[in-house]
Amino acid sequence: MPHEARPRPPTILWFRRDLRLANNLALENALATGAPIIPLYIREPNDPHAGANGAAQAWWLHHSLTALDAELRKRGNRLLLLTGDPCHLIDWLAREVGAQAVFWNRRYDGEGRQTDTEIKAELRRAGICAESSPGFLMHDPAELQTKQGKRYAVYTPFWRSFSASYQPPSQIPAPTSIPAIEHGIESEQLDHWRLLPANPDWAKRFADLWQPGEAGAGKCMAEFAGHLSGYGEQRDFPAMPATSRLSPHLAFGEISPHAIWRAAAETKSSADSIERFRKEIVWREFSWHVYFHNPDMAEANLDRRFDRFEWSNAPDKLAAWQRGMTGYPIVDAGMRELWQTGTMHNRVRMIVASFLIKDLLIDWRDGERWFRDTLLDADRASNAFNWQWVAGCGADAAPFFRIFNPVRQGETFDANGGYVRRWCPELAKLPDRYIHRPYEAPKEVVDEAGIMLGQTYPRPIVDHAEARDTALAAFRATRADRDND
DNA sequence: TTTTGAGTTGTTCGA
DNA sequence: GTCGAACAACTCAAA
Repeated sequence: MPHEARPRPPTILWFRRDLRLANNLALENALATGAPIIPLYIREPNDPHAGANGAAQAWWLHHSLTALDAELRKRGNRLLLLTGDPCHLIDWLAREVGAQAVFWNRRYDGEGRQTDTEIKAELRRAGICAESSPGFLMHDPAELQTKQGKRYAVYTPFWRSFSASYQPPSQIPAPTSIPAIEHGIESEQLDHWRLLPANPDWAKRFADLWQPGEAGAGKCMAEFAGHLSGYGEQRDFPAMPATSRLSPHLAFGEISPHAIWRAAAETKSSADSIERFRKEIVWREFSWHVYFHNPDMAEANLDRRFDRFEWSNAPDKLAAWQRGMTGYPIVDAGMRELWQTGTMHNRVRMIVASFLIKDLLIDWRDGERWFRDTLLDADRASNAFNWQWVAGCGADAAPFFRIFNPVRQGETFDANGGYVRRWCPELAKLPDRYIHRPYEAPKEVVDEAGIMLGQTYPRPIVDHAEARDTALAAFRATRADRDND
């Protein structure tokens, strides 16, 4: 048979956390082969979230895959959904469709890297081209090193080094068409993956607040560009809409971090706002840098001296924290915002994390797990990194005596209680003076506000001043232990 | 190899 | 109300 008569062997494009068509190097490389492309998403067996980090993110993933499929269809292609062990599945699929090449964008968690290395070796043994590309991060964790050739462990030198050497790559627009092939493999139905909650549908507010997918990410970036000028001054105030809200999009790779970096400068905002925002984006890079070198970061204290710390076993208090019923309004508002919207303002994340760890003395891993399950922007590196940072056992971590006072934080960053009133409506009628400490309000003020302390709103589950002293002693003691080694 | 300067986000106390 | 110091050393990264 003459060569020309045969259909061109297809190329497999394996999507993971890079659910976009613009600035997607794996896609670019796949297109460059000139072959038809089979876009693939794999759900691993026994993974109820199909690669999402938790239940909230599974909701996002469902909609993001739907959006990606729609964009592929506009370009004459469609997404193939399959379940199986990626190594076997890709091998099988490549044989089945006669694929000559497989492309993907790199991931940086330990398990994922190991899998990818195995698959690459397996494919190459079978004579199939396998190529991975960067694009999830702006830096290569294996490449960016200190002058002594070591990994970075402190943010500021990391930032200096990164920003001094960084050159944003040129933009790659989304292709207008993506050649397809009739391969005869039937896609699974996304609905059958059951990524959306039912009974009860706790995600029903999500759709009003978020638009998963690349188009939604673009809109989000454009909207943020319009008010980035206020970022530097307003970002710490949770009642203000000053943050970018890009994090869930970034977590799924619906927008390239390079594109965000570039777009920030194009806003013509003050240099201060641009730099402060970029520094936040680079914290994500730093988290992945540290995670890359410490693949067990979500389970193990980076500072092993904390292994001896005796965390408190307090399921009732943990539950009160999770439900936003601690009796400290700023903490409760944050936990309820998280539950209802799948996100929480950055400053409030620090306040609630400090409260769990330092006021309740509950293991940071319990907080990490809860955030991972409930945050739409759950990111294995950022989440574990920041929980360890608050606990004091992480990289470049907060000192143990840095304990947030939930009342003081509330009064400083939510002075007129706008944030608390939004998420704890039962407190809405309290005057500003008591909005962050209803338990100190005179009886007539509480009555006037229609609150029954202990019934319609809880009394504080711990006394902060006492809890602070206990925490200081406990953390000091572990440090003293160490000296006796 | 040794030295040196520096380090995301806080709170409290006393002047 | 505002300010500086204390909190605790410790380790990182560069020179």
